[in-house]
Amino acid sequence: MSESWPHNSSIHAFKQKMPFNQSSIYRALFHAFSSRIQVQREDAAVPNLEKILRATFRLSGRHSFEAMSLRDLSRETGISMGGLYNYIGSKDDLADMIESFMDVHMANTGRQFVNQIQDPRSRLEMSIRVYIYMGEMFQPWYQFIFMETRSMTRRQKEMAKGMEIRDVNMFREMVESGQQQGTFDPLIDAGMVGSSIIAMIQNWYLKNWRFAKEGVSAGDYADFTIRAVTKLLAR
Amino acid sequence: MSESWPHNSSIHAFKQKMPFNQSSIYRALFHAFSSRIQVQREDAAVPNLEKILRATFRLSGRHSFEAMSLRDLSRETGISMGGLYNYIGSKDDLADMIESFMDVHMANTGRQFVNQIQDPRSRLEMSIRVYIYMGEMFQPWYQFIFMETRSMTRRQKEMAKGMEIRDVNMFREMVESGQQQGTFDPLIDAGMVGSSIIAMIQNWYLKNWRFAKEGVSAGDYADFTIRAVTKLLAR
DNA sequence: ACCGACCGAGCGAGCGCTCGCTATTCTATA
DNA sequence: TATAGAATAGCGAGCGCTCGCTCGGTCGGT
Repeated sequence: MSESWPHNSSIHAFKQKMPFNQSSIYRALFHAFSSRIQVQREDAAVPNLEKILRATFRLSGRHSFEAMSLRDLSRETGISMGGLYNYIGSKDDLADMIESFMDVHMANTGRQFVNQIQDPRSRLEMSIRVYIYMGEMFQPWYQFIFMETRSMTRRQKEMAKGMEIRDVNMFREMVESGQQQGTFDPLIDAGMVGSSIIAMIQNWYLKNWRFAKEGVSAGDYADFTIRAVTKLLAR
Repeated sequence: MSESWPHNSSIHAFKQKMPFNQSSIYRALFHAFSSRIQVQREDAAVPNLEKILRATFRLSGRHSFEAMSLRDLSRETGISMGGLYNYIGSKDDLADMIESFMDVHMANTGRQFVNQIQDPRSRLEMSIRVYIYMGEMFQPWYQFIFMETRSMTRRQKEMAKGMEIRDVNMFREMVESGQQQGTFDPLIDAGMVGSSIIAMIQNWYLKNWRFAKEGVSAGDYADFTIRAVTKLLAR
């Protein structure tokens, strides 16, 4: 267990290498949006942002973002209506912060884990694992994007679709490069494989209630998914 | 093309065997809920129910069911506020009609297509195809259940979870019976396979915008999914 | 004494839903 | 077959309420 990622492929080892975790992400969020946020004192802003976002995920998960009123959010955070508006420009703006942060920071972070790996098979397998582990760590964030963006403005919907298309294409290209190299079966449709991998990753963070009930961990799920993709692509 | 389902496995052949289709389903819906619906004349009720449900799917898809107001629905259907309330008891009741109908009628219909088949492999493959084709035919219904039930009452949420668990278990049992018979690899976790098949089926009706853009048909998608599952379960 | 952070009553708009009413269709009798 | 009366279907302004959001004011640290 003293080995480190990527040789140790556990989620514990993975978390050591992440630039931020479930707690420190709120500090990163504050710096990313400090120009939009009226409160400038970091020691006041970061704990309140954490309260606001955690409550947003909790209340959105219970019903939906649209069904969550700012009075609910005020009650849940202990911050007054006026206080909330020192952190957000509008209710839409709160959703936009979540989505934009994921779009810029999360996507790049995931890619950095694999962009120095050359071998297509290792690259593909590690990408699947990294995406599942990120889905585990930031489950409320990913679920929020999946479930809520479609109710939002056209711009926000397009952003979410763009993220998904980028991810599907990333996996498609990995499959194609493995096919060109002769490692993978060239008769399999690489686009369909990419799409299916995304479906499996989304399945992890959307159906966590079912996996928790059956005692399946993120590591188990990653192992299974990698195995299924490997068998599918075997020559 | 003169062959019929199941020897002809096209969605066209499948539709011939379905007890109702995208249009006639509203008549079935009317009879299923005629005790709750105040309007008793079928020739008046069925077209209005069709208008109401089609508009509900359209408006819910554009934003969400919660974001859809009954004034929106009134405008979209051309039926007045009072008129709508001759068909539904409340806004919640409208969602409940959709969910309850799917729970009872759709699930049984799907099962009837395969319950006389003995061979585990054929049974599994045909089930996957039937579920994908049903997802294609009734895409708005399935998408509605997936996206909207979580915002509803506890009862409605539990109903949706129950439907999903039943489906996962159905596929799990098919895999297990193939493993006991020696057809499938006994080392693969049957529950995980069931869960993944459901994820693939849901992926079809949730991401139809992406498949339409790439020209992938329901038949193509079923072929791919069956092939992936076959490879995964091969000894 | 000042200033940035926080508070919460109050605004107009829009919500789900109701109810007194009209319009349409069916039924019974001539 | 024509028509009066009953029954059913459809209408929409208005009710009580909650929504997102504002703004004049309070508070505590420097």
